[in-house]
Amino acid sequence: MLAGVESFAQRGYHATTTRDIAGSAGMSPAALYVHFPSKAALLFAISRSGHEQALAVVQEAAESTDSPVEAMREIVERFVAWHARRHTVARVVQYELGALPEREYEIVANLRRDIERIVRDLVARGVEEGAFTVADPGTAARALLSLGIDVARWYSDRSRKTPEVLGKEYGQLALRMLGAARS
Amino acid sequence: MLAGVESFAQRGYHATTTRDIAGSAGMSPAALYVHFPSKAALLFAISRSGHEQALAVVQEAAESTDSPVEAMREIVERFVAWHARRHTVARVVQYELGALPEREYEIVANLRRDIERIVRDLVARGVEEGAFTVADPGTAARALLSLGIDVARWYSDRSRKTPEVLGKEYGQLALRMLGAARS
DNA sequence: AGGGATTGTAAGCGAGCGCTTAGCGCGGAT
DNA sequence: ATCCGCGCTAAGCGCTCGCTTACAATCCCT
Repeated sequence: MLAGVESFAQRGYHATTTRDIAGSAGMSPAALYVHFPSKAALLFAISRSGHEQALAVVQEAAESTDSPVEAMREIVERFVAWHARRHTVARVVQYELGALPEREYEIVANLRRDIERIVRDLVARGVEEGAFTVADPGTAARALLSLGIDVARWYSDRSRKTPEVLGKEYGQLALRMLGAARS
Repeated sequence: MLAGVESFAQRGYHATTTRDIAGSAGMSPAALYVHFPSKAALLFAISRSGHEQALAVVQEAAESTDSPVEAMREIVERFVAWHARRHTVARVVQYELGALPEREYEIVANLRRDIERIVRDLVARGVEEGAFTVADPGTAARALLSLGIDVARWYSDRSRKTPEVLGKEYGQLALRMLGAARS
């Protein structure tokens, strides 16, 4: 699986051959089929596990406090840091979705909807409580998630900032974006 | 080229066959090779043209006014609207970079650096003039660009908001993110 | 009207793809 | 001591890929 993550993240699913993965794992191509019935099944295993991790990160952050402002800060900080720290997995999670077979796609699409719902609901609650000021909670939630997701596209091990520092900075930017009072 | 954009945007470069493109253009596979020496050359033609358009959008927006705040509003509005309106081209531009041969990649990478530089310099100038308040102009510029780029990933023709409306909303969010006085 | 350039087609080549088959070595339960 | 089953390899099958070749129709310029 690690070899698959590495290969898919670097070259993309369709540009990766089963021989690439096997070679990167120090095995023969046939060895893959002992563990996964197909190349697509390997992608699904990686993608589902990655999505479950991302969802867990967001869920725990959302439940860490009652204050919408602090909860949102935690979500953005951890979500961004996760995309930076685990940027190889995150790249597969965020950008190889389209390569999944339909049934498998539906499963991870549900996990993605869960993530979006948590963020959208928290923005909406913050607006109701007067903590945030945004025109459209849906658009704001989209923008917040975009900030995190796009980190997977450009972050590399040679980036100067640590995932945690980047998370803190993005957390600040996000709260200001939401018009949070005194952030 | 249009058939190529459509195919690459929908399935990704590596998952697209020359027969797909030819079929979508109502031609035989061999007809492609009258116009482009290879599938990669077609991708490059699309990618370069798309990057040049995006750069032009940002450049014109940046030069439209002397005020950093208003210039940044124009940049984000137009950059976001472009990614929504031309989301098929934008998808190829933003997410099929890695499929380009090295020499061709360098050329579009330079166009991308131009775009980033304009945004980064404008953030820096705004900070100097006291119009913006951000900890790190580089990070802020990254975040601003991420907002626009990620639109290409999720925007579809069935989205409820028009590209222009979406641009206006993102423009507001962006200015608040930058701590712009009175936005 | 003639003729080269342009734009297309039908057919198919060599290579590399995902995946299968047949069989081997070895750790652990009996 | 035996032997089963798991994890693996070598070899290769059938297919589709990007691209080429040989040739035909059409356009435009004189």
